[in-house]
Amino acid sequence: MRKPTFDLIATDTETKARAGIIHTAHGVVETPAFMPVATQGAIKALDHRFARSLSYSLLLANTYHLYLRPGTDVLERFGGLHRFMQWDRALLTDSGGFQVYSLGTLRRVTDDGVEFRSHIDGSRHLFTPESVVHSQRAIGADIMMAFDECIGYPASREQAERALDRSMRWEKRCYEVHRSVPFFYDYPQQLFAIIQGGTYSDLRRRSIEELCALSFDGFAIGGLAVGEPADLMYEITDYSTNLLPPSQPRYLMGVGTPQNILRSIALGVDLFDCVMPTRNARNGTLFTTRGRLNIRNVRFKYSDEPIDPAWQELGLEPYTLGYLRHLFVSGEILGLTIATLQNLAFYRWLVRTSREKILDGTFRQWSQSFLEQFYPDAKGERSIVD
RNA sequence: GCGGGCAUAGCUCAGUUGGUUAGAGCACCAGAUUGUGGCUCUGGGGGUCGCGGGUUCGAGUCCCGUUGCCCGCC
Repeated sequence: MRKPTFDLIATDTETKARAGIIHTAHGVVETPAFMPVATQGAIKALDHRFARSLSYSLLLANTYHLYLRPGTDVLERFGGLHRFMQWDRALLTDSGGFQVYSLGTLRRVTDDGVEFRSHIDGSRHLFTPESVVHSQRAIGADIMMAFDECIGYPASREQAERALDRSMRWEKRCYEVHRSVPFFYDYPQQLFAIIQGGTYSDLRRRSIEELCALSFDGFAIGGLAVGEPADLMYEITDYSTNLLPPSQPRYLMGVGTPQNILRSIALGVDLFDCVMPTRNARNGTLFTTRGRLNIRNVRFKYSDEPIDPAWQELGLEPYTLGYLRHLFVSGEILGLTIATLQNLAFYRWLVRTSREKILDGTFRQWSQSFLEQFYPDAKGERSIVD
């Protein structure tokens, strides 16, 4: 029997928000948590030491990318991704299911797995549930994700059901391989399942019931943030967390904006990842404790204000808006770094503060007023609870 | 002084044998970005075509003058 990998510390009384701890072979992760995306074993534009100094304890890397380059044989030779990239805290790898989905025409899905062509050199490859688990074992991920088939929005019920059937079969195969093999390195690795079913609640229910029958270490809610309206995303998330066992961590994949995250925390989600803070940083969009801004805007040209008034609390340097704008306009690489640092510091602050507020019972009030004040609703999103 | 060339958007330039509201790239301004192939993608503002005459139904395009810059030659 595996020992529990998740401790539920507290549950909010006004919302479904939770505070917990995920135990991994490379340290603990306090939840709610956000994972910076380090697809190829690197947070774009940032030295890992900054992720460490911002006290991030879990990064997301990607099986698809690492398999193609440098190749899992290389990672195996180096003793796993942790050693390869010199990161001694936890790593989670996405299985490649989503990448295969976003590859579009370069792929062919069969019952056995997915045939696809490399976006790098066009070469042909096959991913199966077994091969994907093997790759993630060689990468050495503390948390591995089951291989699923992600579909877009909108999708017909037939499409959603077919993808779900396949995902369930694939995930069971992942589980079987995982539980039948010894440690790849000298530490245990966990396997999370991914719930599918599109926007159809009965399919979501079926997905959860089938997956809960097996002893996965955690559950991800997949197939969301693929173009559906925000309200629908919350609805499916709400429905899913109602059915998921409280004793397991819930990971909402690919989400999201600060609004999305606070609202999903209120629905009982523990873990998030999203490219938004890092990708948007590189395109000049900053997330701060006072709201969102585009650093290229001319209104910042003469601003000698710090990028974020809470820079000290965030553990940042007081670089000014005017300076950062200059770096962006000039195409200086440092601009990408400072912007990425700001956004990741903010996201870290967002989930850390959420945790504190859950623990002292003021989460609902705090999150409501923070959103109203600095991240007012866009695109018709509704109130965080009810 | 003589000869030649060039003047079109902030910059570098395209503009057919004269023919609708003069274009591009860059720059500028704004927006997007949700399990990251792609410092990416979308939009927008901006020119009395050096100036003054002339020819013509019509001139950025042809003619004359003029100003400025560039290149040769004395």
